[in-house]
Amino acid sequence: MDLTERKLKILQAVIADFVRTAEPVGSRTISKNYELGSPATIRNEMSDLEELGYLTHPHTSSGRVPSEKAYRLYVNEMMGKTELTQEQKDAIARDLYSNVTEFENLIERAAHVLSEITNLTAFAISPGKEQDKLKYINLLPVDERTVILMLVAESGEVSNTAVHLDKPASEDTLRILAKNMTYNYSGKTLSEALTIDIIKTFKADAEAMAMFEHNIAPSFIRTLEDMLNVNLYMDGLTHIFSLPEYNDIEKAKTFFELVSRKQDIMQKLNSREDGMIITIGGENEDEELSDCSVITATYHVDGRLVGKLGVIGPTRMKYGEVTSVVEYLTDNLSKAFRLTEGDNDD
Amino acid sequence: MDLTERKLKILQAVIADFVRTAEPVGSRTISKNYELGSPATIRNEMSDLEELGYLTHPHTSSGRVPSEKAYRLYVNEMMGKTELTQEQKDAIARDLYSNVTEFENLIERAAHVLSEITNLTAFAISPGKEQDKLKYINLLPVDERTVILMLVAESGEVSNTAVHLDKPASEDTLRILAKNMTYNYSGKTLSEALTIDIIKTFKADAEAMAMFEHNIAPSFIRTLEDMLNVNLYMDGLTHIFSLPEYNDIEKAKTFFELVSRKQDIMQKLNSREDGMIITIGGENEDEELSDCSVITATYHVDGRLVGKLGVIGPTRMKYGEVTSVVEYLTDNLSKAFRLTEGDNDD
DNA sequence: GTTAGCACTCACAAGGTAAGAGTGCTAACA
DNA sequence: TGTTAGCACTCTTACCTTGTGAGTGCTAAC
Repeated sequence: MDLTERKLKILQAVIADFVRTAEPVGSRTISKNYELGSPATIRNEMSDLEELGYLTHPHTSSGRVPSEKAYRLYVNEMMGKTELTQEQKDAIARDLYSNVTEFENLIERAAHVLSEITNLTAFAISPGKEQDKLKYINLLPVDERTVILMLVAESGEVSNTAVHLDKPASEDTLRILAKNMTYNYSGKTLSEALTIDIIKTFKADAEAMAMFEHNIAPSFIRTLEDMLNVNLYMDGLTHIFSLPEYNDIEKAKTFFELVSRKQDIMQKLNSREDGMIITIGGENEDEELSDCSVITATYHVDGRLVGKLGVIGPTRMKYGEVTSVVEYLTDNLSKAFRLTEGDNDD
Repeated sequence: MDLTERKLKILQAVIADFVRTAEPVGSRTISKNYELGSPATIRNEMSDLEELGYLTHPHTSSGRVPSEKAYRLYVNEMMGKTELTQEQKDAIARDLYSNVTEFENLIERAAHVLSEITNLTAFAISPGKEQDKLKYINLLPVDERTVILMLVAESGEVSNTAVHLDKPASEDTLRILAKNMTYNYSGKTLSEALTIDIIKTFKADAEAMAMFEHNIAPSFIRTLEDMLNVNLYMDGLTHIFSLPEYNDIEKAKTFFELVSRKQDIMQKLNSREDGMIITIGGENEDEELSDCSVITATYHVDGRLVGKLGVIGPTRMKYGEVTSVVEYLTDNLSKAFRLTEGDNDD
């Protein structure tokens, strides 16, 4: 069931036109703009394409609209890779690195840049840190009954919590506890650390043990959980108001309600596989995303930790352009995070 | 120009009805529901109220709508304080403290609870920390050429940055530097700390000085700036879709564009004075907020640091209920932050 | 296989009409 | 003098009708 060359061209033309205008496209329009034959000829071809499932018909007397199957074909086979020009790349890089001081910041910024360029809703998910390993643990006295529990991970991430103690603790006790913890936990991944029976692994005098069990261990666990948490950044939500498909207030509402359930969104997006993934309309398992397309791609930190970046938009989307930008951005993120890592070594 | 009792009652009735329904209210409706006289009488009174500027008339044959002047009168003089029932209070407190592990978290949660109860868009701004003082500063070696710069503030806030060093530094050097910094900065407010000529205040050997100047000082300044930063949390944005006044896609768009400019929003809201402030429609200096009402109130951390909490909604708002909830929440926040503080002392 | 021609379909905008809600005014009433 | 009933008038809204334009599908000719 291969399509003839002309059918392919017509399909491509319909997709191009529809993506641009969001209006069903008629045979005359194609005929005028593409030299593919007379309106009648094109009508016949379109009719065939419809029978094959690539086009649909909102109603008898309207033009044709590409189906999801058409977009899928387009994405898989017809979409030329849109190489970004050097200026575009430079502009993106300039935007991306401007005003950025740290890790999370850069990720957030990537979402922003992506949404600005594509005029779509963009998101970025910070890396899942299950594979990150604890490097060392410290307990720092603030005042008599407050200490700061500090965890340092191999990725460079640092986290502290102020811990309130039942009883004053000597610096010695704290030092011993910290040493003990570092000994037990360093080299373990964050997730492994959470599975260890934290009390049993310890050997210290009764008082230190009691303090550890009641004051420090709970904070330790909570901090580990916090470090494992991934963040979701979204940007360009208001872009959807410019899309004709969301001119309906109900649609807009549904969309905003969807994206404001950040936990859900994150879970859905983050469970996707690695690499660039494009899901079109009904291919999204999610009912609520059934007339959206979602593009995600992964970036890497230190070759291990994996974060995500992507856009959510209407199925009518400039797949070529968007994927190029997403790719360029994830490449840049991976590079940036490799550099900081490398920095530490030499 | 005091209003007669009946005029006041009619005005109150109009406001109550309009707040509930968002429809202009006619004389018959009032007459039926409130025993304030026949429709004709009420019409005469309404006509007077309109002349006095408390009511307006979308068009000749429609009911009356309260003016901003009416809401102002209502808020100033007629609005009974809606005491929350004990159950409501308990429910709010339960919601507020559930799932909360720390400072920022609690603030974010407050915005969430507020928006859920009021069905409006709520926001919370974390305290400005200009008045917070540095308590001590530490430099912790991670590996040969990475140290963690740790700032502890009196409020209990802790901040770290990983700092990369040009050359390896001995633990001794770090200890001296940290001690020196603590000596120079502890007791200073964060903003004061930023004004000090950081290099001049130092006395150490040339190598330590160089390291301080080139590696640590820049991070120190950036971290101070970070700590000074306030965060804005918004919640319940999608509630505006339920309001008839935002059934217009353009209005909704404008609103979302406004609130997505977080920096602007924060500046506008945060510059407001202390205590509970209600601005109605055009009272907002901001053109874009001219058909909204904004309620803000302040909460305190340790009696010094001041954060804000509030809602943005249509001028047609249940001022009584909303202010009660806002007040109860800010009281709770202040109490919570006093407790943690007090905790440290005894 | 391609194209011109024509009847037909459907969405959409413009105009017209009727219903309903509400006012303003006048005159009668207590 | 304040209150009320009655009535004409206004304006919005929903609904229907109609005309137009874009587009298809089919047939017949090239």
